[in-house]
Amino acid sequence: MDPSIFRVLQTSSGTVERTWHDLGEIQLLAGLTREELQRVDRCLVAERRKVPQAGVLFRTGDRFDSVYEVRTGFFKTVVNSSRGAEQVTGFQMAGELLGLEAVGTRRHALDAIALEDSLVWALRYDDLAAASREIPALQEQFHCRMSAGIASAHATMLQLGSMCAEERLASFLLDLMHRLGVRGFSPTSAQLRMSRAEIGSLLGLKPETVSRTLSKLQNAGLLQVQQRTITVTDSPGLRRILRGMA
Amino acid sequence: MDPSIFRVLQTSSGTVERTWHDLGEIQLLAGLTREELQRVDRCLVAERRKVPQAGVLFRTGDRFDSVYEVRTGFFKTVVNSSRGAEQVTGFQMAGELLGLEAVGTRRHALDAIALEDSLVWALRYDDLAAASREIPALQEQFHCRMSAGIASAHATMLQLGSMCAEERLASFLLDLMHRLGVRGFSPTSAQLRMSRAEIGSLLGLKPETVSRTLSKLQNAGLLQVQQRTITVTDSPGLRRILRGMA
DNA sequence: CGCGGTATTGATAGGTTTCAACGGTGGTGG
DNA sequence: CCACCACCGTTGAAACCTATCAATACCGCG
Repeated sequence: MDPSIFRVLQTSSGTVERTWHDLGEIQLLAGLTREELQRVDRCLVAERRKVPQAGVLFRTGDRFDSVYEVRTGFFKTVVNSSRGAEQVTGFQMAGELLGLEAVGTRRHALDAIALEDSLVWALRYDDLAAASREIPALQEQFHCRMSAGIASAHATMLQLGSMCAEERLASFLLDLMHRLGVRGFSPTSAQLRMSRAEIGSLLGLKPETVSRTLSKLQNAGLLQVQQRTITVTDSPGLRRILRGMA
Repeated sequence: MDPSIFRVLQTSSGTVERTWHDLGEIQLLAGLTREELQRVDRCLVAERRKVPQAGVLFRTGDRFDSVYEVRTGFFKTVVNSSRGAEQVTGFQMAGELLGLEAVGTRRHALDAIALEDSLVWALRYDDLAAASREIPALQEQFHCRMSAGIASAHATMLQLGSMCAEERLASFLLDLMHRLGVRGFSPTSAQLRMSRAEIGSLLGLKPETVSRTLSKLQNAGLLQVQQRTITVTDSPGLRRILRGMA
């Protein structure tokens, strides 16, 4: 291996040595060949960053220069209304990107806050854009991610606009469990990282309603709730709620 | 001018002659130099398409191959829930893009329906991707549009999740009037292309509630309603509602 | 001119929020 | 190590906003 492709990086927590090999960890670069990864490494500044629980990755109005891929941990994104109100617009876990909403304006349009101690990759957008001009597979990946961000936002709109509390919770839990399952965690049982208030905010409900609705679903035998531990015991039943066949 | 760059195109309504000059009409190509436009014309299939009122541009599940830029007219996008319910997720007018939600999956995830006789540019995605690898300005434009799509979806979530009916209408009208104003139409008076039901669907309200709320805003002296003609008479007043200082 | 879809308005019902009290949990400091 | 405190979650009762149901009015169109 050519030693010239080793890099010493200045990060917020000191200097780290890195090679193109490490970039293979980045989901956004999945599908790239070894050669492409090496090429990317030459032009893309990808910095590891640590965000403690309740820490801010970026805040509304911050200058945008990087997109972030979650390595480990859990984030929420929050939009702030002109009055004080906050609205959670999503939860992000390993492999998911943060900051895509800001590419157009070069200013972040929401807050990204860690719900547990987390690690992210910070990828300089300008480098990313340049690299994706060179490497079609990267361009495709990047476009897919933005596209997926749009599609999932529209799905959330559907939740918010035309579902009752029970349906919103069912749909939220199915989505969450699915995403956990894909990442190798149990698709039926999870330790929630967010409060009832945060779930409620995403779903357009008050914390009390979330609590009540979870109790109702529990009494219906669809899941078990113990504080922040949720176990889905009848996911077909949850799906049935979504199809209106409760 | 080099005559070789003239093109004869097969469109749904016959053959049309087109030159790189026509491409200058496309907002997505704004900011490109003459030379870049000529280059784009050589590799990008951009087809004009007509969509009559109530016509379908694409439907959920359709194969994705092009993104569409509205030339004239007015569209709505609709997501369908697993039960029959429909949710309008946005209205699109001249210069805005449709189909971006499908880049990732190559399948459309929503319906795009014309609310009046409309014209669109159909831009082959593969060509667009190739061209944006060649032309950084195009890449930037395209990324901006996707990014804006994400940001605006999050803004709609805020409406749906944490605003009352009056605030949702105020915010909707301000946004609509602003977008019309940018396009050279009156920013205070508009002929709505969509029904109360469609507005309601976007805002998570029933048509009756939309109607009632419009009447309330009218009685408050903020606007005037005559069927689908709406005139905003006090837009600071509307803004005040958004800031909770009604 | 009359029809059909759309908009308005009223009365009532229903789901969610609000207000409030209580219980549980985790963290901190004595 | 335990006690205390603050925060989060649960549950209840009443209020509120929006949905629903229904009747009427309005416009566009054939």
